[in-house]
Amino acid sequence: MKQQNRKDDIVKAAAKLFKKKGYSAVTMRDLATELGIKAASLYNHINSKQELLNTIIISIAEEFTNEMNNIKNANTATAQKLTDIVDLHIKIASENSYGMASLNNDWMHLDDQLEYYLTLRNGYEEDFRNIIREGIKNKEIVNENPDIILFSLLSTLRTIYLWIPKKEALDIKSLSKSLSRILIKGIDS
Amino acid sequence: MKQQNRKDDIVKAAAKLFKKKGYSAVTMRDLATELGIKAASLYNHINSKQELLNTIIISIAEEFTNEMNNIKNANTATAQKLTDIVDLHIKIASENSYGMASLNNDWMHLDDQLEYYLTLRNGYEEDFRNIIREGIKNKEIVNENPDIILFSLLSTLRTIYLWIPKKEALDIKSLSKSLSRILIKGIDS
DNA sequence: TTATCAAACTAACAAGTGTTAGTTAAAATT
DNA sequence: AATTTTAACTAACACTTGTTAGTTTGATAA
Repeated sequence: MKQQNRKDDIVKAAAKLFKKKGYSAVTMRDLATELGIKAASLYNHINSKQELLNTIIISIAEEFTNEMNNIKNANTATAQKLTDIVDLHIKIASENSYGMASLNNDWMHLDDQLEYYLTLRNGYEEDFRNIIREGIKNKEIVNENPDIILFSLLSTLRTIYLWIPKKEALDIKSLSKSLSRILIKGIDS
Repeated sequence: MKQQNRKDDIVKAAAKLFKKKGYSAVTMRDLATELGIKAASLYNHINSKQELLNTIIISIAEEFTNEMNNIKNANTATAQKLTDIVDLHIKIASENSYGMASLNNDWMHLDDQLEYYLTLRNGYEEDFRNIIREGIKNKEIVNENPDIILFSLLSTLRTIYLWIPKKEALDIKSLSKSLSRILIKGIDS
């Protein structure tokens, strides 16, 4: 294990800045300043700015894909799968709030890995859609357009990272419970 | 009315490119190319790149604020206010899908107008929160944390612009109906 | 002690950035 | 017909960008 620690520092700092200003607006000099070094020094540890974005986004995308595989293959009811998905999003958003910002907002600035990323994303959405379809079929889910349901759920789940840091008071477990209830049971009483 | 038409063309083209790549990644040469002219020619009509972002974002933010004032002051039940808000977001997202992208993703690149924008946004969220609180108080809405309800609703509503262009098949009216039902009544059956 | 190595540095480059100045050609107005 | 206006142009600017080359420093290993 050579300079893995320092590289991790850089990736983490990059993700933090990318969340704040977006990939394109962050310069290598910004990033270096954040770490207390000069821009050129970064290149002792990384190969390019692009590599930073790739690392940040692809690792999260693969995590989503892997966990979704577990969820969809589990022998559980649709309702359970849905709360598992909510928990998955909450977990990743709380552990990697910075990375989620890049995933959501800067994926289009991937180059080599763009196609691979889109494959992962499409696969994830398709798995999610199938779970919803299954739920509609066996009457666990209301008979609305699956695309609208998917869009509504994913919009909220993908944006959790924006809200978690603000609500430190709110522990993960009760957030998970509340959010699952709101998304599934609605908000009317 | 001098060169208003041409300026509108530029603002519109800018919003389109900003949606695709984000404010920072769009160069004035990109924008000029999109319009079939040279970068310097843009400055016959606009004062700066920054002005484009200001124009795009502030006009939408003010529209949200104005409409929210109508909704909150109307003498209607909470349920009606909520569907009015859903319709407002659908309307703006469908009329100005490009601008919504800047509002969501590039507001932090505002300079002069950043503070004003944040005032508008905070006001909007506070009004929304109060409507939810009111609904909880008179038992129209389930007694969950109003911040979580607000976050969940707003996440979906703010992201509508990403999905509307794909779903041309889906007319606005039925989208409005489905989405209101899903957000308020939930998805279980 | 000497050699190695991680990790910083200075200096520089080629390309790209937003923007200004001054000019031109055609259309609209007088 | 003469003048003004609109909207494009070329050329250039000062600055910023990601990145490379080569060097220095201090700690660790031989």
